[in-house]
Amino acid sequence: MSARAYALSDGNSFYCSCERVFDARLARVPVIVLSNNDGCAVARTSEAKALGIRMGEPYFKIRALCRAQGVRVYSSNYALYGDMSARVNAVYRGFSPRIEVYSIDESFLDLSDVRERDRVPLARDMRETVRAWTGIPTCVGIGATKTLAKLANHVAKTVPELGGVCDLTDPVQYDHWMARIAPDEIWGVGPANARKLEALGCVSAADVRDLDTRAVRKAMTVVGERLVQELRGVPCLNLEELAPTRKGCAVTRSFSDRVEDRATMEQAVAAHATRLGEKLRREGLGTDHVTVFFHTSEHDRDRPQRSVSTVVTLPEATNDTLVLLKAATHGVRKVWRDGYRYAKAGVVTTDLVPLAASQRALPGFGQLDREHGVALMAALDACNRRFGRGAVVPATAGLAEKRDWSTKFEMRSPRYTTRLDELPVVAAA
DNA sequence: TCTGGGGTCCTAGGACCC
DNA sequence: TCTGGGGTCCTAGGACCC
Repeated sequence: MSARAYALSDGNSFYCSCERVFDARLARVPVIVLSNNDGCAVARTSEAKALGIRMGEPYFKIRALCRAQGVRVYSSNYALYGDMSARVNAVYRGFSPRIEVYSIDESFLDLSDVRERDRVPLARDMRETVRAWTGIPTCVGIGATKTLAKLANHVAKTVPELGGVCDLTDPVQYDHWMARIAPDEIWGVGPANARKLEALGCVSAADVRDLDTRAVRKAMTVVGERLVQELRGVPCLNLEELAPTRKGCAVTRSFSDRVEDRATMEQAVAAHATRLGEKLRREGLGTDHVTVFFHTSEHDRDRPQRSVSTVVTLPEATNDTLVLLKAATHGVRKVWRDGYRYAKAGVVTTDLVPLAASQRALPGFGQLDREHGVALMAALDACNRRFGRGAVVPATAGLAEKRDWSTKFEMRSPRYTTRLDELPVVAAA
């Protein structure tokens, strides 16, 4: 029985790489992808990073730079990125049957059964296969724990001489890099914990690893203690092959233009509630209460600020769009006040339950017509799957009307892989 | 003009119970 | 001098992740 080994593989500048797969002109030029509403830069190629564009930088601040330097700018195309992510994971599964899909561009693989000397060759083979079959460049980090695999991945990404693979289960590599990685590069160390570690005298990951267990627990609770153990090679985090059922679900959006009237706010919140229903139904979950919130923007200096949220309780758990929508718009009416420029709104649920096993209300005490509702929602979902999201919407709350508040996606590329009418066209001479 | 969205986990403190 | 103790549940807030 050998010690554990995990690999963390991730796509380099993943969203940008997805765009590059379908447009050869993007090779070797700076590319960035923006967040919702074309707000901030959330993915940058190395060429864009070299121009000084930082992660999360608001686009309006760098627009002039982008124009001057010929940066190619894209809105987020989640349909494309989600589909490319599934393809990349399909390749990973061929290299290790035990995999945890950690995020849209990162997966952990269990390599415990792979001999030590075979791990790096396997990682190199996997990189080349993913590149050949999907077009996505990746980096692979290997370590005795998930935290060490993350750290190895960071090294693989930042040290070009390693060729995209770093193995910290190799004791020589482990000693070399642990002494050279700053504490704030460790997975789970954010700005607050970085300050605490600095106060404890840590300048490297090795220093963090060698901290006294009680001291780190005192300063950073069990989270810090777990982190130190993981750095020592003692696994505290398991591979989560099956995604645990989610506990909450939210749909929140900033408005493209500020909202000042109740009708528009109701329309926006109704749209969010509709989306929430879709998400819950896809996972068979339901909720018996919906929180509605909306607030102004702190960037609107010299304007009155307001932030409200209200919980609307339902008689029993549901994921029926019509019920959620009615509850959400009721919430808006309950706490609406004129005279503010609202910047963002959302609907949030917590305490989700599997709908099929949930407690029913008594007949006559608010019990919903579930049989009818389930059939109706199934028909609605089927239509929207076939004809595109929003093809069929409830006629209430103005959902079919023009939306002035909608999120901006002004530079979105075609949904090459998920929409027949947006397939790339190839011309042969 | 323009500043993302969606999660998880942990702790502290208050309310409440017997 | 002495003024119960121990438990659960809930919420808000902080921190972190991608």
